[in-house]
Amino acid sequence: MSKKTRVTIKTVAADAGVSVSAVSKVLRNAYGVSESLRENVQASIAKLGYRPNTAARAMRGKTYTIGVLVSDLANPFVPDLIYGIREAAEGAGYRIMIGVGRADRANELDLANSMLDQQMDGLVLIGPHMSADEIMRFGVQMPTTCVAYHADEATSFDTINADDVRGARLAVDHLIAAGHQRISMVTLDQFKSPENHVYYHREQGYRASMSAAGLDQYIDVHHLSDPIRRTNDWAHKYLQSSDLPTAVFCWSDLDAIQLMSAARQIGKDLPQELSIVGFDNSSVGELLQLGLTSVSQSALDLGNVAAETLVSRINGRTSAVHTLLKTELVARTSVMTMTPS
Amino acid sequence: MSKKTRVTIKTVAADAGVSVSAVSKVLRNAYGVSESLRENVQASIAKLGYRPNTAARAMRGKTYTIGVLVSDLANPFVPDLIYGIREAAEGAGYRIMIGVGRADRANELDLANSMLDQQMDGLVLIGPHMSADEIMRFGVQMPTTCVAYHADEATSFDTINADDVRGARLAVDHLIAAGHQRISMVTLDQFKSPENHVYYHREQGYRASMSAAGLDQYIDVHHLSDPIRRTNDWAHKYLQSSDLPTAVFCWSDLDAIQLMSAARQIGKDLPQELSIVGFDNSSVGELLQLGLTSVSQSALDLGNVAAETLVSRINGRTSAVHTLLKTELVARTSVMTMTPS
DNA sequence: CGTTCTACGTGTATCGTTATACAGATTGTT
DNA sequence: AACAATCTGTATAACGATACACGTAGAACG
Repeated sequence: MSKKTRVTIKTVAADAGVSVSAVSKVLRNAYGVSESLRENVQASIAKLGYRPNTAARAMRGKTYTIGVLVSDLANPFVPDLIYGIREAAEGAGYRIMIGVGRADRANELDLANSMLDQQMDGLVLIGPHMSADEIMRFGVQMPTTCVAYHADEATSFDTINADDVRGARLAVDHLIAAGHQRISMVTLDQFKSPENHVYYHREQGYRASMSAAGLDQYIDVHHLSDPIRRTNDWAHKYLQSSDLPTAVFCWSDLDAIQLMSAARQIGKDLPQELSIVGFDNSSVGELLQLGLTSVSQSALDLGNVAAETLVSRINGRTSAVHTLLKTELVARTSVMTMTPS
Repeated sequence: MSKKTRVTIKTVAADAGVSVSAVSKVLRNAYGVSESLRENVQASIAKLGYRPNTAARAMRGKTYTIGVLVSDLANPFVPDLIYGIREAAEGAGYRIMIGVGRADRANELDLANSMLDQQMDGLVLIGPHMSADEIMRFGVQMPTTCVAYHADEATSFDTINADDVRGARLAVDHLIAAGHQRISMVTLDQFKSPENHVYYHREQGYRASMSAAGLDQYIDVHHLSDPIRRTNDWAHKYLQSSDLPTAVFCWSDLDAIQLMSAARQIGKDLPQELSIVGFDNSSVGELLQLGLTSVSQSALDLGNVAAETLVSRINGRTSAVHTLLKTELVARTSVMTMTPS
């Protein structure tokens, strides 16, 4: 751990034969340096391989670092989102640093605080489990943007979401247009402040479309508790039941894929016996070539917009922005068109 | 961004009616504080909700932060690994911070440097694309541990791996025991310094087992270039060829799953027409209920050991440690037992 | 030709924390 | 009673950068 050789701004200044302040000015592109001095200093920087110490920077200025708080890394949607955030962040001169939570409030709060302690310039929260009030308190202390979290009324932070209601309506309307009436929905358990969660909004969309088509009597929502592990067991049981609907709309591809797998496994003929639509149009879905019809929300776009929004707030915007991005139906082969009987 | 309300060590000192140094001593559990003063200060800390500024700490002491550098977030193996690292790190009082690379040398180098700049206490590299020499240079500057990267001879950093050679042998021997002879392997393109990559070691295992069984004539390795996107196309083409082997060993579940999907899609009868074994025993594989036989390397364990190893180095160990973890075959239904003809 | 600008550099206080040196109070030893 | 030893708390100098207030020199101006 030889620290003796660490190159600091002082080393550079000495090497270039100028003051520390001058080097700092060059680093920050500040006003008041001649072209020759700048070149001189930059040559020294390159020669010595100097890199400014972020920790020291953090004490007076900015860190040029954006914290990204993720609670569920296992969701295949998240990596794409992160790539999107990084892309836009780097374009604006920021790097990102990811913290992984445990999908519980306390832990997320702690992590977000720790990012505050590290003097990050801003924070992106992905599908946080905190309440809007808690996030509000954060937003006052540092620029904050949430993705996959609905809070239209929040003033101290921004939100970027896919238009989940409309996305769900696209999915359900697609099924209705294909002649389905008995359409069920699979979604997650909503323990607390459901209105913030994306799946709540998707359920609203489902209900709206069903009602609009006069299918209230067929509204049937299944709430799963464990997002990952339980779906398979549930699917097997569910598929055995005697009064299956003709179509199922799943809040996420992850569940839709498991439902499809389970159906195939017990010998169901898809999509003849059951039509399925997912949400996310995730890359895993495509990878598996299952032909899953899904609602596409571009994770890359969401990430891009989130980063841009955050940067604009870092740069001084104080009014909140709440953006909904367009969703789109990607029709594949998992939906069967009913012949009118 | 009202900074006015930020509680610092000064605020605490004032509130408790003691000096800043006294508070610092309490924070660090340093020698020279009376029980009463300690309690007094701790009360103030709790009352004010004070949290030490990590950035400021970084300038003199440690940050209690471990950087984790990931190049491919899309690989479903990575999240589990990260959870493992976090678990052990938190147990030792460290938090982790994740940086996402772009799977190219330059970008990774840059990221690792940026973690250095942030004065992190140590670094875990997951499947880095840098050369052992480059990592060696890092290891001199800060405690470094690599996961999924073989470099037995490295002195300035540690490596934690599954026993890839033995794991591959388990897989291939399993196929041989089931009566297969024409066994092919699917792996990745090895552009540079292959001996560091896990898939190179798995290929060595494959070759060793084939040779040991006198099946040299059937050795047949397919190198794919793009880990994610191309596999599907390749699989479709491959499955049409006239002289398919009876079994395929895939370097990773990700490819095995795609191969299975493609085979099903074109109507192949599995496992009768083709036996498939993967590697990783990834959760996605289980999720899809494909019955994929796979070699299990516990990502959680790997992460745990990696974090423990790193912490021990942070605490002063200077000699390098290179650990191989046990692999295990998880037999499911994707392998067909040949009846001797 | 003296005064005012402007451009360029430097000196220095400062951020929040840690670590060392030291001062004062208390206790112990002979 | 004098002196040493210990214990408790404070003052202060870093750490590596930034940002502000200046000083200086040459140019521009009337």
